[in-house]
Order: sequence, then C-alpha cells, then structure tokens
Amino acid sequence: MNTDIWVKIFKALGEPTRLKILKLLSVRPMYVCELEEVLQISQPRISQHLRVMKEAGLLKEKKDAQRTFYALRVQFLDDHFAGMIAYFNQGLENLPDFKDEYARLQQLDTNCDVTLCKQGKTATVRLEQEA
Amino acid sequence: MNTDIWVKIFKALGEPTRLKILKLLSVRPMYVCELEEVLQISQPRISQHLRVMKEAGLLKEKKDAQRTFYALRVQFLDDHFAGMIAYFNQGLENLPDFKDEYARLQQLDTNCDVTLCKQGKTATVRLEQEA
DNA sequence: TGTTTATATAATGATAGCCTTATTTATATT
DNA sequence: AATATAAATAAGGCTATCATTATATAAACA
Repeated sequence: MNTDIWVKIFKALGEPTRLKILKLLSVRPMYVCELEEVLQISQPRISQHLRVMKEAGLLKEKKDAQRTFYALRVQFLDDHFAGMIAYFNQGLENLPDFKDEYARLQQLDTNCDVTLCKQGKTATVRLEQEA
Repeated sequence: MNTDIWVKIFKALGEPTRLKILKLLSVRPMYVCELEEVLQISQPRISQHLRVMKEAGLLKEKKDAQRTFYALRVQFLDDHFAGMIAYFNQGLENLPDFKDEYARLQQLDTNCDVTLCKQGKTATVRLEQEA
C-alpha cells in the first residue's frame, strides 16, 4: 500500500493540460510533434507535462529515430485504481501507516473523556442519536 | 463532461495529508477536533485541508453546536469516477472540448505531408509497421 | 458574564508548479 | 559538412499551495 505513488498519480492528473494530453493518448500513441500539432501547444510545455506523467507511471515512451512516441500505460492505471479501492475498503488496523492513528481512534471510541477532544461524544455517537 | 471538476478532485486527492484525512473519514464521519486528536496535526491545517476537499465535492459538513463533523460523499466519488471512465472510452468526435483537436488529428491521420509535423508517418503507422 | 472549547479565517513565509524563452543533444537530410 | 527537424533540459518569472502563527467567531459552561 504505497500511498506516495497515488499522490504522484493524482498530482499528475490534477492539471487541465495533462488531462487533455492523456485523453489524446487514449486515442492512440503519439509523437511529441503530433501532440504539438494537434494541441497547438509549445513543444517544451508538452515535453514537461509528458515527463510528469511518465514519472508518475502513467505513460511509457519509446524512441523512434529522433522522435519519441508516448503511450498510455493502461494496465498501470487499472492496477492502481483497483489498489486504491481495496485500500479504502480496508480497516485501519491492517494499515501500518495508521498504526498510531488507529490506537488513538480506539481511545476516542471507547473513552471520550480522557482524550484531548474535551466534549464527550464522538461524531459516530452523534449520528446514531440522530437516527 | 466537465473536466474542470475532475482537475479539482485530483488536485484535492494529490496531497498526502488530505489522503490521510480522507482515509480516516472513510472509517466514519469525524469532528475536526477528533481528526486533530487522531492525526496529531494542527487545527488550522486540518480545517484548511477539509475546505479544499469540501470545495472539490468530496466531503459534506454538518454543524453540531460549536463542532462540525465531516463525512465522505461516497456517491459523488462513485459518480465522477464512473464519468471519467466513460469519458476516456469515448471518441474525440463526441467531445466538444476537442472539436479543433479532432479536426487536426484527422488531418494528421489522412495526410501527414501537409501538416506541421514534417516527418511523414504518424505514431500509429510506425506501430503498425513494428507489428 | 467571563472563560473555555471548537472551528474558521487571515496573514506570512517558504516551496512547488507552470509557462516562456533559450539552449543542448541527437538524428536526418541536402 | 552544413542545415533542418525532434525532443529534452535549463533558466527565469509568476502564481499557487502548504504550514505556521495569530486572530475572529460562536457556542458551551462555570
């Protein structure tokens, strides 16, 4: 469960120009010069966005003489989104990253009074009372 | 097909602290003070991250006296991820945002010579020759 | 009513991200 | 060999983002 890579993936996706490039590459692999022509965007700008997405694992590149073409790594995306869904369906107790948080949350749920959250009831209790 | 909202969603997700808050809120709704206690992170920092995620539509908030609890908007996430998948499975010709790009791509695919991409073959052709 | 608790907001400084222009590297072409 | 094309990288300026500190608002409580 490496959430760092997800941060990188989401960062790479959270930019309009990159989303547009990604959509084009979902149609077919393209040379940088093709993207330049189709999108009417400067070459360095495209190259830099491609680098970000490549470093996030979203793309693969291949040299072809003096040109380079870029293609989507579909499987990579599928795998990581599946991983994310699994992660969010998993209990905190199984996640090493949340070791301390899990312990403190247990404290909150069992014994509100001794926590730094001075006003007794947890949000869970509050919701139950509503229903 | 509003890609702007996706950019906002991905931006909101592309930050380690926010991913962590989100994971906690996937366990149960929480008060800000609970998140503060569990994560051991300063209150303003948490509030600000919550605002970003709320503005992206990921969270809903509810006042409870002087406290506020935040909860995941699961349906919102489901809907938008479904929308994204549909979007990426759709041809450019159906996407108004890609009107011009579609036309230029057609040009490339049918008549390489007259484009600004001086070296004839497209990446598609190159790939076909490989196979 | 004065104090504590909970949260939001504002202001500041530091860092990261994006775009442009310029340069570099490498391959093709003449 | 000289020039043209393709792409990456570097340098710069500008804006956005993040964390901290301080302040504001509002409800609870003593």
